[in-house]
Amino acid sequence: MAIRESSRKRVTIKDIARAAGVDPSTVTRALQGSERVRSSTRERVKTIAEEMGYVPNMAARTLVKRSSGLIGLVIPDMTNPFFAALARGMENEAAKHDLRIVINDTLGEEAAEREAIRLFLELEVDGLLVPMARCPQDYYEELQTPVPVVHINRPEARHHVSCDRSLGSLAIMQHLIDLGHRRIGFVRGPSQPGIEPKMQAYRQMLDQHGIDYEPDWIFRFDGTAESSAHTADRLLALSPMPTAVFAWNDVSAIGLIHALRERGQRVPDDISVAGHDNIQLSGLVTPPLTTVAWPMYEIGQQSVRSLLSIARGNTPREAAIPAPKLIVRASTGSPG
Amino acid sequence: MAIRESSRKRVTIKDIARAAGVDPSTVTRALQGSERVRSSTRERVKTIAEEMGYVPNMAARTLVKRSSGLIGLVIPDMTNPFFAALARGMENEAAKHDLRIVINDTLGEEAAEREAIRLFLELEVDGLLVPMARCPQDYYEELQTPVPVVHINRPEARHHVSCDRSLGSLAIMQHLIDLGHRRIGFVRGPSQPGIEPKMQAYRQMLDQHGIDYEPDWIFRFDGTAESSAHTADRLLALSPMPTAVFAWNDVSAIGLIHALRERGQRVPDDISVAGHDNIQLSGLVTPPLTTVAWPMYEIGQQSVRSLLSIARGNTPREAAIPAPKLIVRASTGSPG
DNA sequence: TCAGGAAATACAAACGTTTGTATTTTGCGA
DNA sequence: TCGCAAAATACAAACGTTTGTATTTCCTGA
Repeated sequence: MAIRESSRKRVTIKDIARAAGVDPSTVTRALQGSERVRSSTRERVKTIAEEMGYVPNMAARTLVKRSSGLIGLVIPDMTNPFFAALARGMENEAAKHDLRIVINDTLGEEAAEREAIRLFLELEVDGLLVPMARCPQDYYEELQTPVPVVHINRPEARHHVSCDRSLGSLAIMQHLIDLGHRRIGFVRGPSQPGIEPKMQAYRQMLDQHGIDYEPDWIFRFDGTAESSAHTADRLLALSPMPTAVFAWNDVSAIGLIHALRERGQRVPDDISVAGHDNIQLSGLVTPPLTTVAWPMYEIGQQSVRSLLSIARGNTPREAAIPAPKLIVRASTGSPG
Repeated sequence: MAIRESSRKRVTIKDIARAAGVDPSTVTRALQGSERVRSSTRERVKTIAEEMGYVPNMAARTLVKRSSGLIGLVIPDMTNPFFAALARGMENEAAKHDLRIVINDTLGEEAAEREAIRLFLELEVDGLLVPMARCPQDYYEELQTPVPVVHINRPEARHHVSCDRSLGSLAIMQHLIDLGHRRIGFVRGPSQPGIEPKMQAYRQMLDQHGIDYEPDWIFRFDGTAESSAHTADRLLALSPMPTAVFAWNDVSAIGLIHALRERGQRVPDDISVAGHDNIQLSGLVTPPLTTVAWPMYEIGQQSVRSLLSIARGNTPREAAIPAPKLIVRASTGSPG
């Protein structure tokens, strides 16, 4: 159901033309700063437009130019600071090219993601940015969008900017192993795209150091305090107990630390815990969390650059994404 | 700089018309499910459109209907889970009315906010939703938008949905006072719209219980670990020390707790700390945080409803916003 | 003073829909 | 079978820009 029309009529280029005593085409050109119109006319038109409070009608412009100057960003979960930083990097880079970012949140639901894509296509966006898509890759292949799509963190996609997420996990695992840990647990979240590389890196590092992989050392966390508690209980029931835990994200790490401390464990003296993401709070909790930070802002910028070069028909050169940064704080230490 | 045109031409209503052997006007009506076209034709057109992969051109539609079916949401800070919940409530309610939400993040900057408003106006949105606007109210008054604007948490605005934020603070203060605290500090953040009511409620409750207001009991937090540390140091230097602290948001509360514990203080035995917002982590830290939760999702829904009724020319009935909920966890207790 | 060309401006068509009105088709009763 | 109203469809204009082309205006040099 549409909302009723606006009350006061908007001023159009024609109104300006009439007021300035020129043709509408001259007005557009003046407003665009075209050299084709005399500078005096140009200025006059501009001030008149300003005075009259002219707001360009994007629908009309998009219609004729067949390009909206918009880039659609499909975000799975706004809550995740990860995506916020990503979005900012994108906005920053887009602004440099006179493009704007429009965001649609999908709550991580596949149906909502398709809806978002559809909306953006209707809006005639100039490109699509899709971090951690929920829809299977096949969907995008078949879609045949008339505009370029750049995926973030989907290496199997035709165009993508991806951080090799195993790198972060490798760094964390290396850190723990360097500290002398050999029995290292892993807290995983719900099955989300992106969890697999982390798991693999975990196992790979165990392998490399001749440590047997124990299915018992894998725990699931669903975001609740109960879940943290349950993980801690299971952890304490193991013997020998792991001396360190790598949690797939900071929230789960912080939750686990709390549950462990509640049960009398000292972190890191009795058990080390490391996270992943470096959220704002990870430096503010007790103990401050060892974690790994991704340059999401840069990745956001890079994906817009890729989008643009694809749009220009070039194959985007391989993205130079800075490596993740290990941030060692007080939640990890040598095994007691 | 615009991106070059799409490679494959998009299917238009005319193409469908040609394929179906009818007039374009019949196609639109068929697609809209109008009764004016025979049901057999309607179905035929619809399947043809489907087969041809028709995607409506919103620019064209918006141009003639003078309404885009979009609602612009100007978000100051995507990172804040508060706004995420708000946005979801809005999306949910908007979907019921066949409207879609488009988001623009402003990083809390005034200039970006104006830019966002401008973008949305160009996009010919049907309404504007502005939570915690940065731009002064005057700006919006003068703006004279052709579409309704609903502010969230700006009681001085003409149309707004606001939770009386003093209510949450009152609840927290009441809780602390009920526990027996008389010396209560306050941690405030940067000067943001919304901080004032909390401060006022703080002072009001002190007043009501005959407690003198001490400027020394007000601390500033800027989001960094150093800031937490500094606050803790100042707190410990006071004598007598406050027995409780009310922090304006959970992040600052959690940061402060960490700094206090680092300095050997026990929370809540030596000092109680309460927050505000109930972020996901507040139940997962040590100790779990006493805080207050706002029904942001409902507020989001309500603001879309208000927007719609304004658009229809009605004065929106006073919003029935559920009250905030005090969540008592382990970070507060009676003074030792 | 005038031709000629460049500069400035005007004209007109187009973009893809929607929608009010005109026209055609259909079905029905007499 | 015909006439008539209703149903179905076609026609055409409009939305506000942009842009290629045509026209006018201006200036320069002979």
